[in-house]
Amino acid sequence: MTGDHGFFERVYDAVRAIPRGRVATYGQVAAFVGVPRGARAVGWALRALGGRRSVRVPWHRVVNAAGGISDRPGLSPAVQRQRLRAEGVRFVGGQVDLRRHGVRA
DNA sequence: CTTATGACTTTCA
DNA sequence: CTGAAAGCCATAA
Repeated sequence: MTGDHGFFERVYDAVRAIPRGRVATYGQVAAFVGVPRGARAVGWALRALGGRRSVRVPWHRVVNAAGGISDRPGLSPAVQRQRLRAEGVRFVGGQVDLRRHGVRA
């Protein structure tokens, strides 16, 4: 129990704060943790998860600014798409309607 | 300290 | 709409 809240934990906490059936962009999560321009750093933190189920983080609720799923090594985007669809997220043109499911301030 | 990489974003042609 | 380039942040070597 560390108590040390680093950048990674902040990102995980922000992602955990995303309500079910809704999605947030990397930029939104970055801004939530205090780094509006740290979208790439957010992806870095999520990549560090590496399938760590011990840390329950709804990483599948995080999408890019276009509302689409970014390509990543080792995992197919179809997985995330199916997970989001299972939560009630509607896909249009292979992308998510951020105006409908995008997290709002 | 410098260089390189990456689940990003925005702008220009 | 598609493609290329630069910008920004965190980590590793």
